[in-house]
Amino acid sequence: MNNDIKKSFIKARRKKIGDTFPNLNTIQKDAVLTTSGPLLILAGAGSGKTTVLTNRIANLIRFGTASDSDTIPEHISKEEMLAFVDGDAECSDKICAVSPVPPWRIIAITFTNKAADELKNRLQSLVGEQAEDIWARTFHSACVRILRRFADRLGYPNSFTIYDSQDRLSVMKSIIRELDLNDKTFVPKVLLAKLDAARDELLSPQDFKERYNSSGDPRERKLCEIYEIYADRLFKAGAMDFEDLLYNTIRLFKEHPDVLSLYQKQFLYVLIDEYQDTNNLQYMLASMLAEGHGNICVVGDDDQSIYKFRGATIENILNFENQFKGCKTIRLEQNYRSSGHVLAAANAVISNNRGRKGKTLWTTAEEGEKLLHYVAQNEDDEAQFVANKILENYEDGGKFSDNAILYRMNAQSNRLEFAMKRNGIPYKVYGGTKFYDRAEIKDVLAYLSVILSPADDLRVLRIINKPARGIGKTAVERCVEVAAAEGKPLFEVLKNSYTYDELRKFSSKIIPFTDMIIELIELSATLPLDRLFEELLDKSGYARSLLETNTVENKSRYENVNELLTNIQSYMTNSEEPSLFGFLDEVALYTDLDSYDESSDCAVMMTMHSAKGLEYDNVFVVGVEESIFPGLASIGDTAEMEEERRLCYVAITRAKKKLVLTSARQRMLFGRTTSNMPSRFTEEIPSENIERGGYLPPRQKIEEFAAARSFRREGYKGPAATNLNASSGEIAKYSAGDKVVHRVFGSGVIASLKPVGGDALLEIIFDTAGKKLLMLKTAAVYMSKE
DNA sequence: CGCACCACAATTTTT
DNA sequence: TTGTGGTGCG
Repeated sequence: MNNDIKKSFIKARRKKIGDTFPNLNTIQKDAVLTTSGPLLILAGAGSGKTTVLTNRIANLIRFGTASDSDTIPEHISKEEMLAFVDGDAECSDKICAVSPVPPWRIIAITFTNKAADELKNRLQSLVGEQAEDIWARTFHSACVRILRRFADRLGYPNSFTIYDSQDRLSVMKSIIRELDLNDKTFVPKVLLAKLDAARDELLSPQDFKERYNSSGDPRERKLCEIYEIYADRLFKAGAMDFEDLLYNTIRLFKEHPDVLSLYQKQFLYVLIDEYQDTNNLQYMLASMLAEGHGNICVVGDDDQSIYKFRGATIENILNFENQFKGCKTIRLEQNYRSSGHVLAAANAVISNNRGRKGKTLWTTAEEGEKLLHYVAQNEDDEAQFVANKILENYEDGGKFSDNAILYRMNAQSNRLEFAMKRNGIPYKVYGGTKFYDRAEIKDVLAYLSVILSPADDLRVLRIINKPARGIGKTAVERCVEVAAAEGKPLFEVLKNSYTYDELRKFSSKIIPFTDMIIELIELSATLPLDRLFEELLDKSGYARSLLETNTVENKSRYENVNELLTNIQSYMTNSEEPSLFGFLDEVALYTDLDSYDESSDCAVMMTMHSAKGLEYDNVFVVGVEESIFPGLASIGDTAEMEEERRLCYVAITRAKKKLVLTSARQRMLFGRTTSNMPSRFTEEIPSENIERGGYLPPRQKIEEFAAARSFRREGYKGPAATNLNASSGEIAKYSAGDKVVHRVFGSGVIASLKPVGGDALLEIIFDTAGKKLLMLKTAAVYMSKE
């Protein structure tokens, strides 16, 4: 009897807690009320994933595990239970809460600052000021926060600086120069990507050496050396690049279990957004943190994985269920964003991909307008067409800011900009030169970095003669040589330059510089940040140098520097404990999209990649042509093509009401006139959902083209065309012990094969990539038998 | 030391 | 076509 009361109490409790989230649908509610253990939320585009994430956190904070636990707090009497079950009282914290979770024990990780801010804002409105204590951060800023506390355990100063992609590029270039290597064979960017890949596999320079130093390829052996020097240089400079932030956090956790256990104990709940875009390190970070209490919730959409080229492994989301045992999976498939036609088009396009979890979005929204595919004569016609449509939308009472133009590459934005200008349409381009990438901003920020960390040679070199103070190239070279010979930071040598015979003659120029820096360092201890910055501009002579020569460029540079001052001041008012490195952290982890301003009424232009997570009433996707979108490099490569298609899916699902795709019969690209067929993606949209107009190539030509394409595919490719629906046959094809070649991981041997509900889990030992767990249906697309 | 000129390359880029 | 980066000269 007693048990019956308890049971009905527990049931009523879940129901009533659910009722406190009246705006959620049943499935969303299920996700919100699931509090314990691993949870995978497959959230289609526009399905309200941020709502689910934030409400789930709100539920944890208010009711703890009550919604799906059997626990009944002892202080609740039988009478209270009965009254609760029968009555229509709302659930009070006293009756319904079971160990509510303190906000600081929840970590919610996103990829962009923008997403983190949105999360914070929405949490703020749900749970009030408690939201402040939730760790709602990006991967990188979470790592920074941890490392600011414990970097010394790895031998770094806790005041380490962060190198951005430009910084690391110049480090790499100087290494290549010093090793006397050819930058055609050793392309700096490629090398950096390789170092990222190495660290993604958690390989230290030593590990890397062990693996590749015996390699027959001399370039690989050289790479070992380069990695070692690169790592050493950053370490000595007390600097970390973006990848280091993740890599070192993992290392910290591995080498110092006490630190790991501190955070494991702290974080009762770990939530990860955009899980499909995580790389191996991010996966490790998430799972290490979650190991403490086993409560990990990831949200993602395998169909929106578009960052493979940056190291994201779609396998993370595809394998989540295998990696976290007892995982519950919830699919959010109801779309609240787009009209029926838009959604149908998105579904149709993405269904051409093989390696997916499989999801079909649906909506109760109206059909809306059919999509439009317009084939322009050339890129100017295309741009003008878009401009006209935007004006039409505006005249219909919309705002300019309801319109977004998306393209595959930034180079495409130019003609569109002209068209906007010509037609008097206010617009903004995202992803151009970022504020913090401007030279003058980097200069003054370098001063701030040096104040904080004078051992940062790279930054010292940047400012040593900016503005010109007579320290010439030879002087700098000599000093660098001495510093290298002495094994000391450059700044140390500069400071004592008069003690070195070979440097004495430069000393008269150098000492005023070092004195100035030392003075600024002293000032930094007492002055507030904005005052320090003003002193810096003055004492360094930087401001003066900009004002001296009165050119348009210098004027805008001066304005930019002043804007930075404004940024510093707003940082100071927004931060609880403003500090120099707090500000520099924020700047280092800042991206262009963060300055995204919705308030001004401008049409926006950006790449499809940058558009992820955003939505607009009217979306224009331009340059929808073979060899632009899909790009040339992806044609003939199934995996790449699927990524392009996912990008297309992302682009389509940005639209709430109207979607226009455009292609041009002829276009000037890179100074050459080319003519491309309309993209295959336009053909993948059913005719009932799309209107086709403009200078379409004759139907016959399109068919011929498609036929030629598929012929080529049949001709070139073996296993990629396998039909995955014939899964049993697919499974039969492989067995343990088979040698396979994987497009991404290279060759390997199947160690085991376990059938799992119509699919199979493969364990493959790859020669270079090590052991991987892969789902057969997915892997088969990328893999063939040797 | 700074500027001008030429060669070169050009997916996408959450931090 | 456009932007960038390296080189060489004034």
